[in-house]
Amino acid sequence: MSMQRCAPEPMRFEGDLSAECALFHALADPARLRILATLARSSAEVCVCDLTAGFDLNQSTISHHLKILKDAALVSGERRGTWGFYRLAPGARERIDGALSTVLPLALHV
Amino acid sequence: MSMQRCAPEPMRFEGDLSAECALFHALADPARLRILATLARSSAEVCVCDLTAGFDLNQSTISHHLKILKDAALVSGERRGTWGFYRLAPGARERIDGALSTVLPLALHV
DNA sequence: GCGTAGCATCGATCGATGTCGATGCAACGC
DNA sequence: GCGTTGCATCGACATCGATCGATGCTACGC
Repeated sequence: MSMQRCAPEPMRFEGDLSAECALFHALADPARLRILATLARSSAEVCVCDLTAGFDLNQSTISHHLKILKDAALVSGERRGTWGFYRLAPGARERIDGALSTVLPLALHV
Repeated sequence: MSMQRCAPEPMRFEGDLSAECALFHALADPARLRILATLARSSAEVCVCDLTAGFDLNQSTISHHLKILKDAALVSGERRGTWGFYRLAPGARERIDGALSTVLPLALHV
């Protein structure tokens, strides 16, 4: 007889989750979450100078976080003249929902 | 006349997002995402020995990540005899969805 | 053209954390 | 009781990343 196991054979997940990990990583910072929450609640685009003034962080730090959010395609930025404007990227919420569904499918073991 | 502004006054988000940040932080690691994806696709609890065997990571590293996931209340663990068993925590998906809705409300600027 | 303002980028620092080996601890079998 | 097995914990190390000051760059006003 075969050796007794501790549990039924598990099914390993073999897929690639690097894209989902990158998304969650962009969300795993308090400053970036506050920026996102601010952008999501603004009816229009937000100027970088207002973000810099509203957060207790250096201007370069805000710019750094904005770049990370932009690279993650969670926000979109535009330069007009001297000022920079950012807004929530269209479909940002849907992309995160999709990543979450990849990791934790809603259709559970039926 | 008042000094011209770059944009309409933004509304800063003043809420506390530390809980949401902690959740996303627990998700921002490839090993933890794979563990979660494996648990989510298993019809029953999964033994730690199977996780250790299935991932190219040291046993202590797997145990470390399981503790982080457990502290984040994303998984629940139980020790029975020599073996340890983990499963996806009930309501894990709903908690993440709730955190996401806190940051990015579905009811956008109407 | 020149100075200034607003934002991005660079370099450096330092705390956070993923990883591993070693050790500790509890349960099981002999 | 003793050795073994499975998992957690500890200590150490290396890397990553958040933060800041300094600098660069572009646009604007004079």
